Amino acid sequence: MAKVKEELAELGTQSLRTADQLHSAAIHLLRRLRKQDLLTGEGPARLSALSVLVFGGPKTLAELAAAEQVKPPTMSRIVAGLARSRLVAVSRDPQDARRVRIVSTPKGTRLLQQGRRRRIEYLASNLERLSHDELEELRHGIEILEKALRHWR
Amino acid sequence: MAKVKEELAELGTQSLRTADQLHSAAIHLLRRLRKQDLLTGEGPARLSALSVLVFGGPKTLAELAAAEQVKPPTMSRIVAGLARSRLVAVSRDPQDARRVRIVSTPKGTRLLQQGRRRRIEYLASNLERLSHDELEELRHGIEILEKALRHWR
DNA sequence: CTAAATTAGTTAGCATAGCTAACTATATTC
DNA sequence: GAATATAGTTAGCTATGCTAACTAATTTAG
Repeated sequence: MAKVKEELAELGTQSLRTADQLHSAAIHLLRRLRKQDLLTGEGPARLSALSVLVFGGPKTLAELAAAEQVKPPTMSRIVAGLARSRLVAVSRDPQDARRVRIVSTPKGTRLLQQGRRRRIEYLASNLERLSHDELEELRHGIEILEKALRHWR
Repeated sequence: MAKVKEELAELGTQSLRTADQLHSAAIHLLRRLRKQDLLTGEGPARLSALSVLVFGGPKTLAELAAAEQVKPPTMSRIVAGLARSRLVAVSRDPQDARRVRIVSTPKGTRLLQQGRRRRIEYLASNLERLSHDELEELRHGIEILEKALRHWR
């Protein structure tokens, strides 16, 4: 009985620590990756949106905004930036002229994949001190996080 | 021999996927947590800097900038914002009047801990679908990530 | 002991990225 | 056909990142 109580308290403390760790680790990781991503000449929001287009295919603006958890005006500006750099092409939907269809251009796909390679090389060089097992456990942890993000409310 | 080659290729593919997953998961997690953190009335950069002060004690501006991996002008502005809200107190170093000593005020410490509680409750409510084992594995993955961040180059 | 060089921080100015409110243009409904 | 609803855009605010150029204080050279 006392043991159950202790475990509950322990779990609470762990969740608290886990939340803090997750927040802090995510912030510091992104600060470092951002420096690499800047070498592509585009900011993180643009690269993330482009990634959705490259891996998920064409999207309307509202779909893209929802995927990126951002409001339409914000996505409108992100897409405008990508279009100015010719990384995406924007066309009207013939069925409904209010909608726009946003597609990655070959240039956009190429840039994303180059950035991805650069990021991987950078990350890999920093993860290589980890043992094969640790890398596997990290990957496993990320998958659990992804699952939690998918079922977020 | 061929098997070793396959394993290397496999490792490369895994690193690539791991890097992408990590990037994407970090971005999407922070977008969600940001909404909670905004309820404190302060942005993520300020909260993160405040957290360093609360858990790491007083710091000079340069120390804080290094801890947060940003340039001094950026940290200068973050501290100015925190000081305006009376969340930190700034004083000159008597030994070296160029340096400033930045400390969390009781109000700052309180706000951080309230935000932390809110974030934990939010995270916990979203992580509660995970099994106890999954939560433990997630925590383990984060610790590996933290280790990698500590040894970053 | 002053003059030059270095160091710590700030200020100014630019870009990205988030938001809400208010607008335009197109579709839908009554 | 007029009112309403929906998809995006524009305008304007805040926060956060940067570099370049500045001020003030300390340290070092001569």
